[in-house]
Amino acid sequence: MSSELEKIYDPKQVEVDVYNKWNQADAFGADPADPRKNFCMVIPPPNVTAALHLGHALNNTLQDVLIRYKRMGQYATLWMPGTDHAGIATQTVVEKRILAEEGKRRIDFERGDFVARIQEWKDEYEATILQQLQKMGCSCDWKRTRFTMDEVCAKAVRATFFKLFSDGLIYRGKRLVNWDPATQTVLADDEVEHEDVAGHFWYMQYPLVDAAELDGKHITHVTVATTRPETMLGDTAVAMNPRDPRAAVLVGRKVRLPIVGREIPIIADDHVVLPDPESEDEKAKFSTGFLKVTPAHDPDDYQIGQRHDLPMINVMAPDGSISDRHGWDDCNTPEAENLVGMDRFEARAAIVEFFRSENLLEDIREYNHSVGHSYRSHVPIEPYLSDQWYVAVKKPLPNIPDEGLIEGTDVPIQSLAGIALTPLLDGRLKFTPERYASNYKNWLENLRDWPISRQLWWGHQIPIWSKPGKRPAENVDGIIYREMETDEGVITYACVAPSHDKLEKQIEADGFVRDPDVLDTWFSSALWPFSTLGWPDVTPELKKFYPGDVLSTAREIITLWVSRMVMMGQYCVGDIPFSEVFIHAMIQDGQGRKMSKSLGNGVDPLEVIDSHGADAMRFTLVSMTTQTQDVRMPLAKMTLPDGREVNSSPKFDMGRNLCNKLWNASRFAMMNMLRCPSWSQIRPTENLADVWILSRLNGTIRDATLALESYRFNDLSEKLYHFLWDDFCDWYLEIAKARIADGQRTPKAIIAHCLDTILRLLHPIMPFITEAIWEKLNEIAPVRGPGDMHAEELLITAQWPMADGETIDPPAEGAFDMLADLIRQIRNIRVQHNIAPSRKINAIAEAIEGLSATEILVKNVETVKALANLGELKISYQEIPTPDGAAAITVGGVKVYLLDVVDKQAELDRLKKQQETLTKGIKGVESKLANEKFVANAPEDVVSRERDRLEEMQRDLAAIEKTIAALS
RNA sequence: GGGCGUUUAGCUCAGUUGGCUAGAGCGCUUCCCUUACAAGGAAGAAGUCACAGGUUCGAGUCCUGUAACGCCCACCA
Repeated sequence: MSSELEKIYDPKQVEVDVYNKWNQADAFGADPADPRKNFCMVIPPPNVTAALHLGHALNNTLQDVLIRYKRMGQYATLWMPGTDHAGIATQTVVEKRILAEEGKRRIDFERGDFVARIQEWKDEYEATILQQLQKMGCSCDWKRTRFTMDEVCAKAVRATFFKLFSDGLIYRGKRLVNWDPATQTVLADDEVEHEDVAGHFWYMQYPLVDAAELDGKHITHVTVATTRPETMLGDTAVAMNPRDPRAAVLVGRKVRLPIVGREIPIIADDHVVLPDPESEDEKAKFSTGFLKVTPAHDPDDYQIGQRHDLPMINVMAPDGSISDRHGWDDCNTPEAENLVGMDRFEARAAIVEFFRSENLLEDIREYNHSVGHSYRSHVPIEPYLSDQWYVAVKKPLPNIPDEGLIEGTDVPIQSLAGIALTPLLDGRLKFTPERYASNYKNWLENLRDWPISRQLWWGHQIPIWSKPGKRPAENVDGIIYREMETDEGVITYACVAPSHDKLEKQIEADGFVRDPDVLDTWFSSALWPFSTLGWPDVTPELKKFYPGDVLSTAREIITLWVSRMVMMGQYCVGDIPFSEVFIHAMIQDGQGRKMSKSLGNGVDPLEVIDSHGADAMRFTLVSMTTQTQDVRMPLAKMTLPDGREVNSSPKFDMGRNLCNKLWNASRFAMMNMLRCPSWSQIRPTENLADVWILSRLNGTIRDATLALESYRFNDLSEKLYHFLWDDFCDWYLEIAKARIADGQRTPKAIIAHCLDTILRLLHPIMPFITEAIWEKLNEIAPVRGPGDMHAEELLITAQWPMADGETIDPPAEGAFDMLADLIRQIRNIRVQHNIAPSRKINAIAEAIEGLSATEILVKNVETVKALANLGELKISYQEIPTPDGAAAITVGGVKVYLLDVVDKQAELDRLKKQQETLTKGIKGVESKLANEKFVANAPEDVVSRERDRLEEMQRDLAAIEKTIAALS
């Protein structure tokens, strides 16, 4: 590489070179033997379903900013990378693709072959994802890359499952799943599409077994309203609200279920909506006050069934037809037998017809409601009862003294839910922004047992084997047996510990069959913070880097993922996996819609990197990270140099422009590094611009560090942007140009030092460009700061700067602001009076002895001359008559006349406008100060600031009015 | 239904314990290819801080209510 920077910043080559350089230096590598304080983050493992989108780019940029900041803060850092197998989601995308491309369904494959096909997909996308992360500049320790289904993670899954099983926290229970009768598969909730359907409410009468007297009326039946008459075959109760006036008489009685003849109780349950024909509430409007309860075919009814210990009668076969072979054992009447084998919709019609013919159909009303449909077959899904494995989350942990309940909840302190909740309550776990803590808390407080089995092929197969009959008599190390009473009699379940392949073979030879189901994908992600470190083995990594520090993620998985990581970290390792959770905003498109493939409004990070560069993308993303929950990214089509038309956003221009600015400022700086003095040779300097820029520099270090520590990312980017662009480039470098031309060497050293610090401060956000410039700067000015030390070779591991409070100088900043104000006003006059930019004009200042403005001006005549393009700037301590053709400026009580600018009218207009503004301002402040209560109640510094302001405005106004008088 | 967020310049957004003469980037207007940068420089214009009340010496900021938009969760006999 040459030692001069190219004229235009080209991210492409720089990004590749710099990334290679970091890799060669193993700059991302984490060393468990590193004695320094540790800082660890785990990446939220992206799903291997698809390539990364802009939301990933955002989250991973933020994590990279944090890890780079900590790395420069000289922590022993680890950022653990990896991907998630994402059970249902991945299996579904692969199934879809195979169906579309080959017309084959999953059941056309052997399990192993199908899993191999998913594995291929996973390999492809995992590679893509990791490459994307690297292109973005992520500084993960890649050699530690994990996958939630790799051997290391699988061992942790097995160990956790075994521990839970041993502790009696895993049990077999019934659960209603979303069943697709057409494809005969289970669907996840998000695979169910809700469609509005024009349906009916059928009002059906159920005769009372014994007639009742109610308000003097003879009652022979109750009327239930239902949208699904066919499920009545499985009814096991009729429920009514206990507050219903009729409840006192009717609850406890029985009705005889038509068709089936089953006697079922009338029970009281709060869930039932009281009837109210006038109500806005649809349910109340249609309700009769009596609800048929079918626990096996409706989620709500299932809950009611649980509460009242009702039998669950499944009346359907997996294909959705009426069946007496799946749990319905009182199908004895001819009417009922007649229905067996009918499709559920045929049965609906037949049942309605039966009620009609028996005069039991009281009414039919039209009703539009939403019905869940399978996203695959588009038929209505059937809530279907099945056996599943559960984790008991509120059961007290065994072998631990009972500590009671968490206050105000039914959560035992020593339960899985409890140990996830306590760290939040005692302050060990913190959310930023804080409001998200309540999400976490509410969810855990109302947590229900966690169903962990999934009827899928892609995932961790459940390590349980079963066999009908009683358990073997003798205990075997590595196996836990448990007998359970089921519909089919006693079954023995055996859970096998990890790394006992022999045992597995043995029990299989003995007739035990492994459960075909796999674990919920969140089961393995819950272990991510420690499975990746080798747990259950006590590895050096686990000892050094667990517990970790920060988790950065999106709000939608606070419950599913974050809470479970805390729960499992506490349960398995005995500590929380991180102490801070940062929740970032969701990126939406310009219309506030979620970015998605189907809407075609997604932005591909790699395309942004192609068009703007990775640093530019990162800077823009960081600057958009405010504490709000959504952030909009207006989209624009863009054509890349290679002709691709891609989605992009003008927002990225900001980042790109800043890169360019930094690049060029660095070029300029380095062009002027010849004979650059060392730091000790130039300090202290008394030049106002020097003092000012060093004050601003240190203020910026302080602000940037604070912003990082408090996750105020937009603040961080804004402060750095402002310092680099406005303070350093627009002001300091412009002033330095003239001074350097004048032979001064001090600005060179200050430029070198500022650039050094700017690179350090910007590095976490824009790692590539800063590292590239750093290399050049090291060649040209290796010594450039306090202590006259050689700068570190690599920026990525260089020291994060410390703010020097002594250098922060508010009076100097005030003085400089005044000077800048004067310069701006002169430039303004030049524009308003149409003075050619090249024309130098002369000026004379009417200074007043003792005024601070006078002193500032006198000391900085050369600066003003250079930046305002003045020929001469004379200082007069005597009052001077307003010169003919002059324009006047007043700043801090000092009047400056710009000579021979002629245009009298323009000058009068300008002055009158200023007069107006000042008069208004003075009036405002005067009335404020005239208010006794203000003077009495406001803090002293606020009052005195107002007084100073008034005085200054009055002085300036007087001067302006004098000039106006002289001109007119 | 429960929880939460947003509403500030034409657009996208800042504005941390009330002190604001309300800021930034883009866009807009005028001038400038000045030897770091036209992806640039200089100077500007642009806002009843959604609405209505209240607290306060003082409200974009705190409280109450209203409206619109949006997100998450649950549910829909």
